[in-house]
Amino acid sequence: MSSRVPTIAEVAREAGVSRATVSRVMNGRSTVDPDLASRVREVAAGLNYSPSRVARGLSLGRTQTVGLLVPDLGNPMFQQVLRGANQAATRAGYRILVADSIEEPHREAELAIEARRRCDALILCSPRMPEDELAQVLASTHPVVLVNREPQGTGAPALSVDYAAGIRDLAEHLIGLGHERLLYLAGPASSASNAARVRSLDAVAAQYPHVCLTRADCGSMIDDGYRALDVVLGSGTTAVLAFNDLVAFGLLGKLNEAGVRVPEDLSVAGFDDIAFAKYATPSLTTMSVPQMDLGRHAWERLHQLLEGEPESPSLHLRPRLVARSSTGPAARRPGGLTTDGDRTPR
Amino acid sequence: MSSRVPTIAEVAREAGVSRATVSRVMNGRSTVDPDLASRVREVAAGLNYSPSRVARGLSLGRTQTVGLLVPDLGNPMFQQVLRGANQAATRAGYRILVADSIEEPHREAELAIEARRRCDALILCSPRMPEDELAQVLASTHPVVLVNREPQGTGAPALSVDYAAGIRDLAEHLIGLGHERLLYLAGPASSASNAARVRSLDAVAAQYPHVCLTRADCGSMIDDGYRALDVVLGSGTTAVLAFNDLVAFGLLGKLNEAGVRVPEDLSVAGFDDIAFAKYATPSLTTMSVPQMDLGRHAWERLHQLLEGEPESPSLHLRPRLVARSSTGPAARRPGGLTTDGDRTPR
DNA sequence: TTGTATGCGTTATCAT
DNA sequence: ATGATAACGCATACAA
Repeated sequence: MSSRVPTIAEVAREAGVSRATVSRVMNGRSTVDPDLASRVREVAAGLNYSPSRVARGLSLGRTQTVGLLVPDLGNPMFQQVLRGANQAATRAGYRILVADSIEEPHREAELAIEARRRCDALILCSPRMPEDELAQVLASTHPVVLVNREPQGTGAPALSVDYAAGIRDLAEHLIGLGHERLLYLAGPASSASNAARVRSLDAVAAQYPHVCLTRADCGSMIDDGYRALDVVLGSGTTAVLAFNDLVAFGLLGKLNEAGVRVPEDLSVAGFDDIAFAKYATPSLTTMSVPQMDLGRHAWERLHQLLEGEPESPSLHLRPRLVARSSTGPAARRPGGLTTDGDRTPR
Repeated sequence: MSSRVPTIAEVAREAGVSRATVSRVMNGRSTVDPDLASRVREVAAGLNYSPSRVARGLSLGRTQTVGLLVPDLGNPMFQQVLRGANQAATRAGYRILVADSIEEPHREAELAIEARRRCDALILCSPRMPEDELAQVLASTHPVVLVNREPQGTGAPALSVDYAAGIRDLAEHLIGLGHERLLYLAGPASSASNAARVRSLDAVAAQYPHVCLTRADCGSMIDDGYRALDVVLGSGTTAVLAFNDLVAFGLLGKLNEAGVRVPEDLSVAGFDDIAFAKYATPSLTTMSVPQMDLGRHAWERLHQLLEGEPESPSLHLRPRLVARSSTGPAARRPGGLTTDGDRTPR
């Protein structure tokens, strides 16, 4: 039942030529007699022949496949990066093999290396593994491009979102609205972009002595935001910067349920500008990160490497503030919601 | 610079054995002397050797890779199916190659066939291509499992969501709440699951003579729902069943902006129960579809085929009603919002 | 322009 | 238990 797949040899025999000629025809080599070529093409079509990708891969030393490692396929950020990279790669005749470490950093190295064995190159997206491990992986998987992580001096092309500038812009947006007590809901400790944001916010705090900028560990998922209500209300802040839109979204949902008005009582901002942000209630102020572009650029960098082109410098995409309805002027009452007493958690 | 990858021959030479022995050791064949085996393993480790996946694929006739075709990687439904399938496949040592037809049905056949050339098997998820084309693809890509599409009598394993039962349950939930004028915001015409819903709703309409069930073309994206406001308000219905949560979500966002109260003025229900549904405002009533399970089951079916196990019957997953806050009792006022006059669009 | 012969890296068959 | 050798299906250097 398993339908036999014709080989180049069968086409050659049926067409009365050598396998080399068939190969030349299939690869569009112009050095072959037009009549012969068309006959070969006919036979090939009749047999429904197409060259084996695997055999071709072995012979040529390249598979036209690239691997993409992400920390979590459930995260819209990485989904979009995959989507963008896949579209660009497809246009170039490449396919993408996915590797999802499901937020287990200790699996990343093995996943990456194994994936590289099947592919011509790798895209490492927001790898969470420690620096020394990453350096080793980079050394043994070349060519590889990094997304949202520094190349540890390995010279691997890296492109990243300038989270530091982004979170600063966002904080200043809030400060400009009169907020003086801000809370940052931090993402996973292993996230490099989270670290960048924390550092940047420290700088902002130093620059604006009159604003109090606190931080609380939270996470990167919707539910982390949903569960952060008590921490948020207990913090006595008037504005919160969530690690990402997911967290902001979860928080918004819980806030709406609890009857806390946004932005009148509390301003909420996200990060990433995922598709849902615009349709949240209220529509979510966030920093727009061109996620699909990130994937597309990652592919293009990789393609350059595969084509032996000279390396181009790192690319830093700067997020853009998208001010919507979830942020507004700070409430007059200093100290935020905690002075309400009845809304204080517990 | 491109770090040389050691071959089995080098390991064999350095260990002073034949390639066959190295191969046996690497594959854990027990027929090899323990001392020799450990020496080979040492040399292999020292050289950082691991068998070439490509060469192995050619020799064995299998690549331990499966392809997954989806209509749109931007759609949470397919993202989750990919995620579920990938996790299951990874556990079994397989990898997934993605193919995204970006909602261009005419590309599906080629994408599927090309992907199959690189893989051992295929998962076709909600293919939009016409029946005859699908039949041809199925015939030439075996083994393949279908998700949310009938196997055209080809005997390919199929698993699907019972959208007919699901939409019926949802409609009856609404009818049970007293709604007598329902609107279905239809998805893409090429979607088989949309067709199933339409048929099922026709049956429901026949069964409940006192309810008026209308339909409007809409789409499958958030923005399609967002733009459906006029159609919805103009329809004079008290409850709308969206093609999926995305559409419901977009509609909800616009409804909130327009000041239409949900569910007091209008009930809105989605389909799929994506992660965001629970956190919508108001939280979205929807039919829960176990999307990751769908992907996992698809992989398991495929794995059975790959292992030569007997085919198991088609699996139909029945969605489960998740009644949240976006649906409620029908407004007293018959005819819905249009009687308001001032809210009538245009 | 076309064919012959060889290599790609591995596994499997068949000796020994 | 181990080794020589022939596939696997294709591309290419070289010869004709």
